[in-house]
Formats: sequence, C-alpha cells, structure tokens
Amino acid sequence: MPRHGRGWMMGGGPPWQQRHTPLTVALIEPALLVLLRERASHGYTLLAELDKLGVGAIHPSVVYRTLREMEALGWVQSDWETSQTQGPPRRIYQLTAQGTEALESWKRELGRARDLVSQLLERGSKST
Amino acid sequence: MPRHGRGWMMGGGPPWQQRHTPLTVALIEPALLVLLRERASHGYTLLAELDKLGVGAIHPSVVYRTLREMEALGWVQSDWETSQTQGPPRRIYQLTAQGTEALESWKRELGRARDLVSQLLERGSKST
DNA sequence: GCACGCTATTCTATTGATGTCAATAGGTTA
DNA sequence: TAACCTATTGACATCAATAGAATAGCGTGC
Repeated sequence: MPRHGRGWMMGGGPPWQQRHTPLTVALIEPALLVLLRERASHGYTLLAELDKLGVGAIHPSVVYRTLREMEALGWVQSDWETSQTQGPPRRIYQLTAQGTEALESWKRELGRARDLVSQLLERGSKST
Repeated sequence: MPRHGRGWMMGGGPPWQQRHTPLTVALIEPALLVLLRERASHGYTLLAELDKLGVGAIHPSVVYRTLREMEALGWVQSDWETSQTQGPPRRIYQLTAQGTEALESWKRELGRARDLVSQLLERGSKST
C-alpha cells in the first residue's frame, strides 16, 4: 500500500479507513505549536488533541519524533514529570520564546498556503 | 541542504531565497490538474505556469515525474507533438474523465485542508 | 557549418522525510 | 500475575524530492 503517493485520495475499490494526506502531515508541526501555546503538555495528550483537531490519526512515533526535533531547534523545552502520572514518567513540553517566533513564522506560511489553496479551488471550479 | 525538514521556514540568518514548503509541494498535483483542465499542455509550459501560480520554483524532474505518475493512474493522457514546436518533440498532456474525477476528489480534500488551516490560524492567534 | 543558447524531456544517484514495528516500562485492575 | 492502558524511544525500510547530467531538436550569429 503506497504511503500516499499519487492518488492517495482516490482510494479506488475498498472504502479506505482514515488516511492522512500530505496536506495534513504538513500541518502536524504548526498544530503542535498551537496546542503547546495554549498549555504545556506531553506527547500522549498531544496525540489525542491532534486527532480531535482533525489532523488525522497520526502514528505516535511521528508525533514524538517531531517534538524531539522541535526541541533540538529550541522551539520547545521538555522536563520529566515523575510524579502524579498514571503510568511511566512523561515528558512535558512547553513552548520557548523561539517557539513563539516559529509559530508566528508558521502562521505567515499557513496564510500564504491557504490563499494558494483558495485560488486553486476557485480556478478549478470556474466553468471552462 | 535539507529538503525542508523541521524549521524550513525559520531560515535563521541569511534571507533565504524562495524555498518551497511541504505545503506547496503537496499542491503540485492538484495544481497540475487545474491547469490541465483549462487546456491541454506540456511539461515545460506547466512548469512555468506553476511558478506563476505561486507554487514556488519546482524542479523540472518533479513536474515530469508527477505527470508520468498521473498518466499511470489514468488521470491524464499524453501524445507526442512532433510538428510546430520550437525544439524537440514534446509530450502534450490532457485531462481524462478519470482525471476530472480526481480533481473533484482533490477539491474536497483541499477544502478540508483549508478549513483546518483556518481553524489553526484562528486558534493560534487567540489571546491565551 | 558550427558553436551557442533555448526549448523540452528523461534518467540516475543521493539524501532526507515518513511510516511501521518492536522494545521498554510503569501503573491499574481483575 | 496476567492483561491492559499510559507513555516514550529506537531501528529499519521505503518512498519522495532534489540535483545534475545526458539527450536532442531548433534558431541565431559569426
């Protein structure tokens, strides 16, 4: 089964279960920044929140990896929370000042992308 | 140089020349369909039109490969045009019925993506 | 008539991004 | 103590993007 490749959204025969598209994948990172801006949180929770947001079911590894990479960039900062957990210790991520800047930058980018999409949609719907 | 990676839009330091983002890359395919719906065309022209659209400078390989892959899916159909060219023979692509369907499917997908982006932008701008 | 530049397409190699799977591990409940 | 949920990490395979060069016809200037 192709990851998404060309035609990911055509499906073909069997009714596909929810698959995320390249478009939604590109949104994981800004979505995480937005969520972390609202409150510091840990991967497992963020995973669920992404799902609620509508960014399709993302594999946990992807979210954790993205968080680690964002930490390497200095956008977020993590601390272990050993107490009051219902499981193993968890890593709490919080936004840094750089992360806030990154979010602003992302917002400009998303704005441009949205405009482009709107333009495409319009142009693709005009009667030839 | 990383393709885009985390932080592709942060640049850091020197003012980056136009780099395309994962978001714009994801738009190549629907953009091609939209353009081909308007008129049959060949890779070289489509390349320039993508640029005009705002889908950043795409490497020719990507466009040609995408076109071939779309042909393999039956979305487009190509014929060699040997006459009236200012160069070597060129491959004219035109949309098929399946391609039109694919475009419709894409449009639904783009609509969803745009809504998601709007939602993110709003949520990312609310005062905490 | 040939060297150069533009149009036009294809192929190969490399790297980077993504998806999947498995491993680890603490806590809770039956 | 076994099963299950929370929670995170690492390794590996695969796929897609990019760069770069090869191929090739045509037009222009010299």
